[in-house]
Amino acid sequence: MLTRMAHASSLANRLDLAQPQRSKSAVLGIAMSFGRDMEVYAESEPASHVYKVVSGVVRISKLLPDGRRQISAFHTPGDMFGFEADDLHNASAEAVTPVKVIAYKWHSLLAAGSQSASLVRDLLNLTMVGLRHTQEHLLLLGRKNALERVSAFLLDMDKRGGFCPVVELAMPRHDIADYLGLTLETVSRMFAELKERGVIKLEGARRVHLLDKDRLAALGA
Amino acid sequence: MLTRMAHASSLANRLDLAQPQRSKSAVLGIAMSFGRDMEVYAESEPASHVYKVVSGVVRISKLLPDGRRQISAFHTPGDMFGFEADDLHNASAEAVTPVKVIAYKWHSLLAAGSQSASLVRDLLNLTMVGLRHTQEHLLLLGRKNALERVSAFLLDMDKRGGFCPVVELAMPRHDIADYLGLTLETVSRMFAELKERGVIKLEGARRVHLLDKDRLAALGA
DNA sequence: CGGGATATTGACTCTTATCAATGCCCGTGG
DNA sequence: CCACGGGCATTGATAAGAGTCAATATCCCG
Repeated sequence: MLTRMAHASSLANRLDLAQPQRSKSAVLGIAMSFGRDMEVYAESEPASHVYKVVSGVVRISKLLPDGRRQISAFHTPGDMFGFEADDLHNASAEAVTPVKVIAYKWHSLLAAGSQSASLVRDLLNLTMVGLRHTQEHLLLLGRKNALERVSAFLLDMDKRGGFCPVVELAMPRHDIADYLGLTLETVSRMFAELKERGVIKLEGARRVHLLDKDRLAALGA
Repeated sequence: MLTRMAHASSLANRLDLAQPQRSKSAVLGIAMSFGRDMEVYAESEPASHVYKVVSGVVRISKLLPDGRRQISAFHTPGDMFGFEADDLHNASAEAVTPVKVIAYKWHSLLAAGSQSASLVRDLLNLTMVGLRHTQEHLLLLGRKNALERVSAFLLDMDKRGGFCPVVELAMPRHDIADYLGLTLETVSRMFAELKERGVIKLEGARRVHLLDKDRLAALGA
């Protein structure tokens, strides 16, 4: 049981170093770049590859016919995304900032996996980590109020940034709103509220000083 | 690629038939029963097993310290649940109705998986299907209004019940509300609204006739 | 330095939550 | 078999939180 987490990060390394001539289970990825707001893949497009973020930030989102959008995740360097239960992507992936990724053919990963059981176990682990994150986000969307959502968001961004007291937000308010199930105006007001309470300090719209992480954590539930 | 879905259901069969003496990759499960509202496992309890529903309905939920609850899924016969990214369950599982399940040691599954790569691939597929469902639910919680949520819920229940025009709801209004991120009063009002519009007919609180599935689908988005 | 996109702030509305009263099943026991 | 009781569910009145629309303000980026 204790070995489960350990596997989660080893896949990225394995793929990093992969060279076709090295071993039977090696998988070669191809590097790709995307400009801001460019589409890595679209919803309902064939899901032939999975991706690893090298640099930049990627958002995964779904759209309703009338344009309402829900962002399910932001992916930062080291994250993998694009795993799908069937042959079509059921969400789209776009570059929030200029992005570099490595694309791996899903077919090749599975082929390599039939040689090495641990590679498939790594894929399983990555997917289970994604599921855990998504379930946590369900609780946020279903049961937390606006201030709690924004607080939780800032804490999450902080964690990804390595707990530095200054968080750089890669995305505009509109993306934050669509991630948190709010409007951009409400996100803005909650930032103002947190500023008011002395929990954060804003330096421009994108740079946030977390002055009191304990209080933020108390709010973020 | 087309083989991915096919694997999803084969795991259940493989486990059903499993007998320790039959093959190296067989996995033996143990049958368990739970009365209404009994706990199959609790949040933050060690995650030693995964489960398959034999009969009844199971709810997966997370609680906030102040008692707010979010149900992430209802599991019906044939579904498997209890997959976790780490060693502890990050949600609890409870019987909505009297329930029979088969419990499989996670450790045994992985051990069997090291012999048979396809078993781990089946587990991967089940997890990806769960992820897809959860992302769909994110869109519902983040961006749909009360009427759309209830309509989508009824359509989902209909699908599980095999598209029979009469849906039997196994769970009380409170559980529906906690699944849809609403209050039980709002769920009740939306049922009344759908009844008003001639889209459904109620026969007691738990039996719903879907009179116009097309209109329901238009609402459920 | 200027201009367009992005963000903030304000006034008002609307959906859903909250609080409260009533009604309806269903199972139980007389 | 019927009456009773207790959970569930429905319905109503009101309030609160977030959304909408609109007017600045600010920040980058060229």
